[in-house]
Amino acid sequence: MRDEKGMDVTPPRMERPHTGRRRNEAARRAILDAALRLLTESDGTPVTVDAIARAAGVGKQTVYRWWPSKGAVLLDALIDQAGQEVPSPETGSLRDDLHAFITATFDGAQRPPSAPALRALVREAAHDVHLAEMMRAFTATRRAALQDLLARGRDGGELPEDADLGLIIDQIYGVFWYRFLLGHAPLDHAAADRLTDSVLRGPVS
Amino acid sequence: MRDEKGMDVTPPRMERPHTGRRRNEAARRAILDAALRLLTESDGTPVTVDAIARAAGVGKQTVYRWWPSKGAVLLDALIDQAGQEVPSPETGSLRDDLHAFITATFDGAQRPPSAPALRALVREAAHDVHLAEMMRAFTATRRAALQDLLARGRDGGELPEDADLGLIIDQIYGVFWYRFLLGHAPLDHAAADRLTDSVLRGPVS
DNA sequence: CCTTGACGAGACTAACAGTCTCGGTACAAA
DNA sequence: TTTGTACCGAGACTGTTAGTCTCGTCAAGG
Repeated sequence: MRDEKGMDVTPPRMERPHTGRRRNEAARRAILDAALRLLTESDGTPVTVDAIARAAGVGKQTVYRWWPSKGAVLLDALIDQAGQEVPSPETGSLRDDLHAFITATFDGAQRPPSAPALRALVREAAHDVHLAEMMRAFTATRRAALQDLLARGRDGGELPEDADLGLIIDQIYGVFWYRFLLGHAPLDHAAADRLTDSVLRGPVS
Repeated sequence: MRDEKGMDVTPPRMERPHTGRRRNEAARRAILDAALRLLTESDGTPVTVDAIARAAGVGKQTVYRWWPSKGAVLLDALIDQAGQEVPSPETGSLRDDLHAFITATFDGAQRPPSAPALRALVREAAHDVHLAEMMRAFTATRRAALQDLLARGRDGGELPEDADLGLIIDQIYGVFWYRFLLGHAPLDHAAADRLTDSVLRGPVS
């Protein structure tokens, strides 16, 4: 059994309320806070579970009792901090909705402490199948939101009937991740403006 | 001193030709071949240096005598196999040149044994600063080639004078890497067609 | 034939993920 | 109050891997 974040929240047993000591909420918070701090301060070297446990003043087993892997802790810490959803706006204009979506995406990833933590998380995901799958699921929900937004615009006649929405989505998230991970070009508001116009109208300025 | 691949080719000493036993060319080939084979057959688990050395019938120190890190061996093996350059075509039509470039890029990464090896290499680069820098340098040359192609088209009046070439490049390589690494959508010729038209003329079909 | 440096083999160190165990502690039911 | 259960911090332990070091050997030249 897993909650909306993919975390394990299976109760110890069905049909028996609970016996014994309860989960220490302070320890949970300390672990998430320590994980986020280490993720944020990571200078490229991987964040270790020992370091998280030590920084949280917690035994390593307490981490593994509540999370299935290191990646799960890191992802949970980042989601916890992100405050969740970027709302999908509905202004009635495809151009405005899309521009708001792209700007929010760029801003959300750009502002500290998200940026270094997210980069560190991607590095971890490269070697952690478990974490990679969780991130794939998380990003799929964002792609779906963008798909809805574009489909509304197409139905409203602001995009050709046979427009390739999947390609537009991949152009937007492709540019985002490519620039975010390589860091060779900015993800500022000017870039969001130009990307919005480019995917809707081509390279005309 | 490094050659065009970033490999260490520093001679042992200046001003002294060479004494002692020479480098075993057969061992070099065996290492590169073994590395490529393991990279190709990798099922997601990382390729280890011990495995490369064992498969090549070579001591591990022989690997580290000629390459600075595991990542360097893997990158060298892939470059060695790629046969190098995708030529930049010049048909006189921006659309045709760009389409050829994109198709060649998609095909080059797609056909085995490149695809699994390249994906494994990206995974390694996530934890290997040395390798990440080499890959950045390698991809920068491809971006530069694409930039030249687009600049020619712009100078020929096939793109607006103030078109954002950097954004077009990032849309192309962004879509490529995003789809290549996530694998949620194909990188076939149809996709190349649509991407070419999309970056040049917007979502009209 | 002697010096130099590459070679195969493999021991060794240092990290790190994840498991296991221990003595102790909170909580609730009996 | 007693007793059983599950969580707690601590840290030992296993297994894997990158990279280093050392050994005895082998080839190329002076």
